Amino acid sequence: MVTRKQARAPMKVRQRLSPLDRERQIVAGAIEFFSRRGLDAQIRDLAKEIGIAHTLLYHYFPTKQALIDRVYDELFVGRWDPGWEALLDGPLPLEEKLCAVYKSYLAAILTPEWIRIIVGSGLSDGVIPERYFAMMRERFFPRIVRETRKAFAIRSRARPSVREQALLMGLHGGLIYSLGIWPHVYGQAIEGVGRAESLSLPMRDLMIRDRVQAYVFQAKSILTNPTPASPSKLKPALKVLRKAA
Amino acid sequence: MVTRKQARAPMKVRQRLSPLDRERQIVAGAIEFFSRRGLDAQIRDLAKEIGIAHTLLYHYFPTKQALIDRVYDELFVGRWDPGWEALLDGPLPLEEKLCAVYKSYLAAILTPEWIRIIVGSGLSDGVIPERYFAMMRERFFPRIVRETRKAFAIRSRARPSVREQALLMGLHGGLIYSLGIWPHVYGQAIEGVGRAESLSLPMRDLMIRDRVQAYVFQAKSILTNPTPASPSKLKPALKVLRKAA
DNA sequence: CTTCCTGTTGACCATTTGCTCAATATTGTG
DNA sequence: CACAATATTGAGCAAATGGTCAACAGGAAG
Repeated sequence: MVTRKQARAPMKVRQRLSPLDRERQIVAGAIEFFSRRGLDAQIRDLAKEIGIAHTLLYHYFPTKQALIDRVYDELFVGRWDPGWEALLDGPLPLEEKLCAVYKSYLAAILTPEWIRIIVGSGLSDGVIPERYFAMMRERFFPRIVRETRKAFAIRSRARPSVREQALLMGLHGGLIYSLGIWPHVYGQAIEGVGRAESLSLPMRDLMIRDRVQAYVFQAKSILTNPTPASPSKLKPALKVLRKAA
Repeated sequence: MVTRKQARAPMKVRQRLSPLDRERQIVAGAIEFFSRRGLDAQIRDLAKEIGIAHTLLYHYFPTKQALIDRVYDELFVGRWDPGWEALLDGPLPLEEKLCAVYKSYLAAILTPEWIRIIVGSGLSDGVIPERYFAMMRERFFPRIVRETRKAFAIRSRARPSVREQALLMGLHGGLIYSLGIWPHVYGQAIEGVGRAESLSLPMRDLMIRDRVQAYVFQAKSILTNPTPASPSKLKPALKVLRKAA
């Protein structure tokens, strides 16, 4: 029996790209793929999704780790915007400043790829969050603490107190959890909005404003009265607020 | 040449346990192991850590998935406390009620195992968060929304608005992120506190109080004035607050 | 002490996975 | 058109992995 070529096999055309284009295609594919399947997923599956032989990946990246490193650079270094620091250093009043910064910051990072990859790395070797939050601790958080103190005429240059850090984490975490982890890690929706979809832009802006206002509200209370909040303290404040509204 | 037994091999003693004890040992080991290495980790490594042959695992659990299911029951079903619902349904004033519930709730779930396993599952097949948050959506969140409305004399039984949900996520997310994800997923510390360690209990309670107060503060503003917060709205309120303090 | 029950194990299997390498096909250039 | 340069691929390897199975051994009963 003579073996014969399949007459009309799906004919995969071998397309030859310039090294630059191919590399870009691979990196883009890797970001999407690893974010969906985790950094432990098989290089062979990635190749299949891109539509190339898995060996070609090794032509462009010597090891799987090298490819992952490249993904890190693209996603975490590449999306960092020095404008955030400039905004924080700038002249806006505190509330406006924080709203503007978080609006821009969240617009840059609130994608399934960004969120899922940093969380995934945190669960495995932790290299990515380690490097990333070193950057945040150096360039981002201290500026917020400084500007917050400035807004309430606190002159201290001391390292942030535990309470100040907790306050900041409340702002930062509330936003990242609701807008990033809730949809992109847990796959949960805000009801009334499509699942795994983001909040509409105006809604997101509103939420940023809400959280920033809550932050400023508490910052005042903490910075101007460093004793622990007691259960009873809020009541009169609220009563006053109700009248003011 | 005569093959001979190693004269003094590390002599692993084969210990024979009752099926119940062995199963308990396996489940406990699996929780610790999977939380550290992820649900994709090898069953053989788990067995090695427990100190048994990997085949013994298959004697107690027919498949790896069966073991994982058991871990879910132990961790997520087993730690659910009906007392939370009772507390929310009870007579305390809103702020006290929320503080008490979150104090108890967080005490139950803020362990590396709980946090890392639910997040890890979210990144892979998502089965665990899917099931878990169905429970939260049914038993936990609606009660908070209801009690919050009640506190401000809102009689509506309508489904929570997007804004109400976002508000709730701000509270919930701020706490889970700061106290759970930040240390146990990202491995980051609150400075002044040991890395990967939790905040001291009084500090955690204080943070719960802070976040709950911020939530109540905003709930009032949102529920009694449903138009979007404008940038300028907070300023006078703050001024009044400052005077009141 | 012997015997049986069953908890426990090592050897084994098929598949998967990161990675290598010689062979092949495509494209630009003389 | 021919040919060199190189982008691309399939076959293959060693180690790892989920799972099976017959054989082994600890301990209670006789």
